[in-house]
Amino acid sequence: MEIFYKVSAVFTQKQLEIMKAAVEIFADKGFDNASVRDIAKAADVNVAMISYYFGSKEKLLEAIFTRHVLKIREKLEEIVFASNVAPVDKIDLIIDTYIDTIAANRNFHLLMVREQGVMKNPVLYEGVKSMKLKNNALIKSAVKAGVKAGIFRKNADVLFLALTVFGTINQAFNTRRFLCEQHHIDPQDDGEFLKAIIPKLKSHLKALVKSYLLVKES
Amino acid sequence: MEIFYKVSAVFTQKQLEIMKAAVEIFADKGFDNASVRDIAKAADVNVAMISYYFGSKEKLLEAIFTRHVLKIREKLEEIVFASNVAPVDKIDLIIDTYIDTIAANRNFHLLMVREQGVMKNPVLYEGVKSMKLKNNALIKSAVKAGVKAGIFRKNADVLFLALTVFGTINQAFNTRRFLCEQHHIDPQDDGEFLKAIIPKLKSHLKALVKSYLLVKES
DNA sequence: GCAGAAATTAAACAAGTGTTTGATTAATTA
DNA sequence: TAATTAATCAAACACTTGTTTAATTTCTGC
Repeated sequence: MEIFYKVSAVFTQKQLEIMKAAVEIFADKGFDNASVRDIAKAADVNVAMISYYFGSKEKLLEAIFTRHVLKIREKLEEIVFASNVAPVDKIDLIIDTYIDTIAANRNFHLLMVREQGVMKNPVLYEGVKSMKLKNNALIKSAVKAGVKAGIFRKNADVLFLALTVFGTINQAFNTRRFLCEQHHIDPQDDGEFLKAIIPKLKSHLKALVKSYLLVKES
Repeated sequence: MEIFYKVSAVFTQKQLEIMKAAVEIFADKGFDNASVRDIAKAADVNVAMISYYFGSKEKLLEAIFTRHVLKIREKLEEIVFASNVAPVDKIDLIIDTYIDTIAANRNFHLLMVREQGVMKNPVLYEGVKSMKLKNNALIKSAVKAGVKAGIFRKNADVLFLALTVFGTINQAFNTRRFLCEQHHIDPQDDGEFLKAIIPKLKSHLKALVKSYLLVKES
């Protein structure tokens, strides 16, 4: 049984501008350490506009989560409808889509990873949970198809496999500075980071997951 | 060339008590959202004692990092001195030691994972970095031994393999609540979580890493 | 038991927080 | 164009924050 987080969420242009500035500052400083005055300045609006448009700083965060969870879930739907691909290619497709989607929303993702450990707000928690359930279901169906085709191992722990996929991706984005240093890349240069790390991350994860899933022929 | 974070760090009993209370509250609420009054109350001391003993809230955090980084690095040294074990068993040993050490320091670890994405304090960053370098060197030497013995693949990307190992472990502890729900465990029950999740996490990670490293015999 | 140091305390401090107010301007509608 | 609604603003609000002060208690060495 699936849980849908929020059916619709319509935002005005101004709200979207504030949300865009906010997600950047939240990702940079963390939610608690980012002041509404910081956000207002970055979005070039008066401080009062945040309460005016969203009700509170907390509700602004909720709005950001609502929007991104919906956006990302939509993106994931594409995978579901890619039906007639071989199980091995589906694994590749899933990993590519995940990494590209997370890279495209990396500020939000950073914020989410950071906050999920201490999340007490039920709106945020349920939003993230719905995403995770979707992710797990997606990976499970791909693994099942491979098992049915007789090429994937039967005893794979899908829940922990998902843990590894997202854990690896999260770790890559969360320890970006360290990763850049090890690759002699300027941590500030966003384009350079994506160009150098993303392909490596993709091929590593694909090789790892497939060497785990594919049954050994002796 | 190795970088040592701090040579010595001696703390009084009172300081240790405050640090113990602080690490729990930091892990629960996050550093920014935890007030010195919260910590003082939990440690059953006056608020002023935090400044008196540590200088500031920030320096208290530094003290916590210093202490734990040293503690964990000591634990990792044990692996280095376990020389005459087979490469495959060394991988198992590394994974077991990592998970046990992180589980034993899970509050600190939660705090570290949460803060590392937005870390600007050089003392904290360098501490974490020294740990990561140690970890990577450890995994690298284990993989190299396996390659030399002709049982591990030559083209393994050790940096990304380490990313996966720690990413998976971090994800397990950071999404503890979700993981507990999926396993029908009470998230509050610490003992139950460790008993149910840790063994699964260990065996999953071992199976995963080894199926990746071991060369396929066709 | 007394002098000096260390530890502890309640209170005060200045700075920053999220939010609200009430007035002013801009946009929309009739 | 006049009336009504929406948007914007600077200022004020109440509150919490980390830190310091200055007085007091507790401990320590002689």
